[in-house]
Amino acid sequence: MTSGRARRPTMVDVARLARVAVSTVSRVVNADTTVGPELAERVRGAIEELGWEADERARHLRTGVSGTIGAVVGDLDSPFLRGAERAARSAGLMLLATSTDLDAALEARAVSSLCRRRVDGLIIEPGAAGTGAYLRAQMAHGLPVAAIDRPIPDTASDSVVVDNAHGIDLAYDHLLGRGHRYIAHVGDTEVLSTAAARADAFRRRALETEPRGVLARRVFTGPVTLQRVGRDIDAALAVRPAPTALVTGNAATSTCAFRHLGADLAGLDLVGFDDFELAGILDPPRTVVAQDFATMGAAALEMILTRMESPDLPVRQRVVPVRLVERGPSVTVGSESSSWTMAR
Amino acid sequence: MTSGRARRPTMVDVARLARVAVSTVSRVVNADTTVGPELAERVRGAIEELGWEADERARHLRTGVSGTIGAVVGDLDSPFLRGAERAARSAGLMLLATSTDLDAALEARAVSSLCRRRVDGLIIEPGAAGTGAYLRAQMAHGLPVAAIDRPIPDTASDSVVVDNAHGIDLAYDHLLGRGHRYIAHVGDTEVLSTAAARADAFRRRALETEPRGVLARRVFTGPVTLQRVGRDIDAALAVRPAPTALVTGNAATSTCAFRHLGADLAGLDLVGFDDFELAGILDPPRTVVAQDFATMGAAALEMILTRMESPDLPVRQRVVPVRLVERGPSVTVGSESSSWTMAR
DNA sequence: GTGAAAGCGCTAACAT
DNA sequence: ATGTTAGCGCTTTCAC
Repeated sequence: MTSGRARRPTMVDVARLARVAVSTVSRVVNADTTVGPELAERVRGAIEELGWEADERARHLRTGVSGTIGAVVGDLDSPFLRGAERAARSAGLMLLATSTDLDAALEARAVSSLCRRRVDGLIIEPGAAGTGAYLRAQMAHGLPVAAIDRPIPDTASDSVVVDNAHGIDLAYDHLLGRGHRYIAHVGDTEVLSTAAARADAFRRRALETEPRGVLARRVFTGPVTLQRVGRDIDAALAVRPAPTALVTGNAATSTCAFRHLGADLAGLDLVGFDDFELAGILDPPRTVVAQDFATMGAAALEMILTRMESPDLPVRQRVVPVRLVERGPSVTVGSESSSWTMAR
Repeated sequence: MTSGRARRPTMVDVARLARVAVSTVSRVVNADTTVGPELAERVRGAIEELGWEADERARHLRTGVSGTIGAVVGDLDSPFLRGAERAARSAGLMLLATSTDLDAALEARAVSSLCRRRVDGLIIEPGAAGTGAYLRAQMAHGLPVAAIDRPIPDTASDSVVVDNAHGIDLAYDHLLGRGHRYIAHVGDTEVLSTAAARADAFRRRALETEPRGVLARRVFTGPVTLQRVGRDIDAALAVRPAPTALVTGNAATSTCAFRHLGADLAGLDLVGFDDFELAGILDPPRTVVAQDFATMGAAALEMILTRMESPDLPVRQRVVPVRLVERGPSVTVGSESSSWTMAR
């Protein structure tokens, strides 16, 4: 038991101990069948004895890959990452995730960092400004890129998105079904194409029953801060005829609504994009439009894998369906029990 | 504008175009001051013209680092990652995060993957079983390891933890102050040392006023599933004298409690470990013991950096304070407005 | 079936 | 101040 800082053994050490050439060691660890059984055993013994583990940096450099998929997301708690990581792992890849706060400068730096590490593919949740030109250059070098949640502005890459318009339709129809006549929408900044699509879909529905002139006072979008969302909710409620229900554009917006008005939303009905953990226990329980984040993450990774082996495929867009998770007095409590699993 | 899959330029290409030696290119990109201004300019021009970007794999192989810190966490949404990533970025490092579901086999695989990539350091949120022996071998090779949230079983590594006992004291005292006499505890499985520490601290407090015999019916721990937590809450409430308040061991347990009993917890008072986004809007608003996750993540990374330059420092443990976030009818609403910022 | 040797794209001596 | 050269630890021809 030598203590202190021992040099890590290399393949050469293994070869020497096993009295074979390094190429033989390499063949053994790569399961090359042409190695004789006795040598293979000697090599395995030496590996065991030295506790040798391959240096992936060297392997990657030599083979021209990195065994890594880069993920560029707004925040490390981005729900897409779980599915992507799982899919990456089953493909023998690791996920190198970096967050950008959806800031253009950080995003550019993050993408460049990942490219310098020669990631084998890139999943990107694009911010508003976009890293378009640079990314296109990388794609020309053969980098598979999959946008997630929304396409990369001005860039033709694979992408996985949800059916935003359908989600709004589900929410809108649900509220109509509950008898609401005047409904308002509060969403994220329309610089994000997702938010824009949702707001637009809402406007289209509102026009079915309301005059065009009132639209600007039914739809409020902007950066999601408690202050701005609160102000816009107040503004929406001040409009006559007053809205009796709200459609929120994403989880963060819903949260702001609750924090601004309280858990009961002062009696307002609300259906939001994105499920949240306590939606079922609020009074009343809240119906939501749920995205399948796990599937989206996995789909993004799958698109990258596909493009790795078929680089010349036409650009694909995968639309993952959303679904309405109905909750409320009229719905049996049991129906929601599978929609959330406990993390730790 | 050549299209198709162009080979990425290398440093040799840059050198050739600039009519200098590769070492000169290397010096320029590494800001070596000894390069003459005219050559430096030629090199920069060539880099620009070719759109060359260094291959970090090669650089890392040569310099013996990886520019990467591994993070092994139970789930990718682990709140520690944000702080750790931020700190890593300002140190010029990237964070390679892998999730384990706190499963021993996955944890072992994850750690080994990261070691084969020769990460410069490892942050690990240890599962129950522990990867002790293997990790000790890696540490002998000089790998800086920082455990986060709880120490690695049987392994003397740096660690950053919270003051679990003090957190329980804060919760307990708060409830005593509100007039509660009988209080129960529901927590995570005591295989996790954090959960064990919290349960033990609770037992110590309960013993101040209750007979030892009743302890087993005041403290319930186990895996956090809605079913088990629900069952244990029911069991706790069936004990006479009946508890009028609950201390929950972590966010997941609190969530289960709400989902089992409803938002009002059937009138029960509750203080939980970990803040959660809607704690303030529930009726009544819920007081919590908040951990400073960002600080913990940053502290773990800082311990690694410290050990990188002073490998022989004695093992350190950093205890990050917890704080009671009081919420309730008697507290002005404004006081909580800074405790949650909106993500996205 | 096995070994010797040439790289992968960089950095760091060591020359000059 | 600049160039030449020997690696980092692997994989992969190419010989035998």
